Amino acid sequence: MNQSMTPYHHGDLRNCAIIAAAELIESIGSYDITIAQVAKRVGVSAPALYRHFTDKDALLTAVRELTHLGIMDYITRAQADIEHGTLAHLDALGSAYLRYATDKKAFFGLMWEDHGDTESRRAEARAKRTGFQVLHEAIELYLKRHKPESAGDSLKTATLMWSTAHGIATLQHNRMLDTFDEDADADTLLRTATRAILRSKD
Amino acid sequence: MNQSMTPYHHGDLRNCAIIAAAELIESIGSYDITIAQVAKRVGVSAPALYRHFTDKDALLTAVRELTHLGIMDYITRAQADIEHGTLAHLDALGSAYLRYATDKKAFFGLMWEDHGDTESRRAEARAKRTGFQVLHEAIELYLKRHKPESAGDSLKTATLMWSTAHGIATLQHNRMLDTFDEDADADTLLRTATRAILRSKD
DNA sequence: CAGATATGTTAACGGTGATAACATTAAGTT
DNA sequence: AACTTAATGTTATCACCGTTAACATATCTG
Repeated sequence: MNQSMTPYHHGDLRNCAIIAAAELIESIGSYDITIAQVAKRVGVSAPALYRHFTDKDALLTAVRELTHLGIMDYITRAQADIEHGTLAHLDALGSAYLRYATDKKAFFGLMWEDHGDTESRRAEARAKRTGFQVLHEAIELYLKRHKPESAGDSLKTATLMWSTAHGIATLQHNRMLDTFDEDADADTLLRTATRAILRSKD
Repeated sequence: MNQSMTPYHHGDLRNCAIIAAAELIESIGSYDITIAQVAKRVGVSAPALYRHFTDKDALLTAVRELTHLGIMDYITRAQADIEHGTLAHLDALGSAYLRYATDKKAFFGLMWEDHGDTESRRAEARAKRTGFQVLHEAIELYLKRHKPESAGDSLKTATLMWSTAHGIATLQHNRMLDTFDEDADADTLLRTATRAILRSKD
């Protein structure tokens, strides 16, 4: 190695680029970043990144995997001290989803942005243990305990609760949720919806 | 006017540019369009558009107003032959929303894209008669007829139903809705949610 | 030690949003 | 009708972007 302090080869450029991109996204609050910005942050020339990512989308896709870890972290933390399968558990899961959407605004947006790679994203979502699966299991438990006769609907119920949480989160993300009702509160709305959906089987 | 068939001044460039942009968006199925593409379509140089729009966002904002007209058209058509304030009416409104999201995919995406101009968008949404207001009135009517004691919650209920419809529409828009439940159907989910929300006041 | 391979570099290309400087037409004033 | 002015086009140009090509250097393998 020469007198230069930075070696010619970076050593872990791929991972560092992903992290740098994520940091950049977080710091500017938007996933509208630039290859050059990421390269500069890592201290490398822009084309160097193309040795590790086929294009910009591939880099953003890698960052998106981090966002899934991030939301799972929120979820794991939220249900840490709560008995699973209770109504409080479902509230905590929904609340974590909403909180991630507002806390990590740019990541939440990136997460669901349509990058055309829908198939790979769907496959990935199914393969890993995702937030949805946690929700599904919680609902399954709840229904078995409180409404055994409709436990078979747990998948549909989970999809519906996900949709509702996602809608509330998305509208709040776009600052549209309180457009018509100034007092609209994301958490309150979701709790109302959760109870309505769970009670609808009576 | 010379022998040239096209006059130097266009005459209605602003409106034509908006329409051209909308057509372009529809034809390529994405709102990721270019000033140059729009200009070419209208038969004008790219910088000419900057006489009528401060920047690209301003043009897209103008197109977004068209999308609001478009969804109102879907809604108006959907409720034409239906008695207002009935459950069927609410189903029709929700269905129209979902149909617009899938029929006019690119417009639906543009409609809710965060362009930073949130304040103007909120103000605009409140000023005009929007889909939300139609929904709100329908719910108000329904509640007065079927549950007069909870008619005061009509605004909250409307916000919640909007959120749910929006969540389902958005997930379907990203092709994520049937990721976990292959048989998930947007309309069915929304009808289930609608009934759950309306019954929750019993 | 000698390729071969992996991973960096700078140079360059086409396309993008946007501005500047200039040209032409339309509108208003007398 | 003629002159002035404002509106609305044009081409030339800029900085920046994603990406590729051509080349340089470090590491790996036999």
